[in-house]
Amino acid sequence: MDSPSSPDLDSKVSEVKAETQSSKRRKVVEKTVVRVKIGENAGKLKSEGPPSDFWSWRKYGQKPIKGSPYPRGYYRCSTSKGCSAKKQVERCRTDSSVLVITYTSSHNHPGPDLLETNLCQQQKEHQTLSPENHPMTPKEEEHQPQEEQEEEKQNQEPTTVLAANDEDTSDVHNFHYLQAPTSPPQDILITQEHPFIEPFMENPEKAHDTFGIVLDGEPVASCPEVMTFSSPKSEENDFFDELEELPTSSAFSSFMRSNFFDERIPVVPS
DNA sequence: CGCTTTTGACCCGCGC
DNA sequence: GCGCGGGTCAAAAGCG
Repeated sequence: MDSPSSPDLDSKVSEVKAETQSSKRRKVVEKTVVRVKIGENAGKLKSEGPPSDFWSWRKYGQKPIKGSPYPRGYYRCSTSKGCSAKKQVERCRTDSSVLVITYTSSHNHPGPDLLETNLCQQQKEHQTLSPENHPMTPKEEEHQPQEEQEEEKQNQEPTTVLAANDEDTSDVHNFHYLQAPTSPPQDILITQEHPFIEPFMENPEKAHDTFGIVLDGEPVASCPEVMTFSSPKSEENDFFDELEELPTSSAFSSFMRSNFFDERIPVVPS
């Protein structure tokens, strides 16, 4: 373990980036599926503790899902009024200890300062690499995911899949181990997948600018800023213990970054 | 007082 | 055309 601060927790985040069309009126929206392995805490979590990034989410609905003993919660970003970011939180029916968070759309706003700070830091370090520092686009609903940086990732980091026996898992292509400096009591597994891997091959550099920082093995460790906003371990435990929306966990920072990454995705209007 | 959560109803798309 | 399932909206209640 490289993470000097996460000795008691192995965070495995599985993020599946998929371009799916909601059965609803939404045509093709970018969906990012994040699998969070909440091992022992699974029982402690009152519900599917959505590993919120640094945004505020407001629950606007919950529905029982066919075939799943667990209901699915629908959250909407309350950080900004005009933000169309949404996320669905549900438990893996096969693994109650695995949370499946599906992010739909992206935030059209920068978010909390912590976030900005963090982002700023990243940009500083890679500003030269990413000419397109646009924070995000106001209409990511029509975005077409084309981030395959993961591909190279998987090459260098063959990771283990823990919750890869799910229904959607079939789509999962890559897995990455995320190690948080302040290890939250959850095992987070991020998997990224692209159903439609297009020839959009982004610049590898850009990929590095986004995910690279996070999943390159030394995620937050190299980002002092991240550590800065990482609350004491004991507190984090409490966070997870009683809630799921407290934006202050390094592990979440990964999520956060994932989101960043999402938002920074250059819109490709096919 | 304002915001978030909860719950039921309604609407829409898809499959049969 | 009908039924099913999923997603969203709206009203009410609770909490800070």
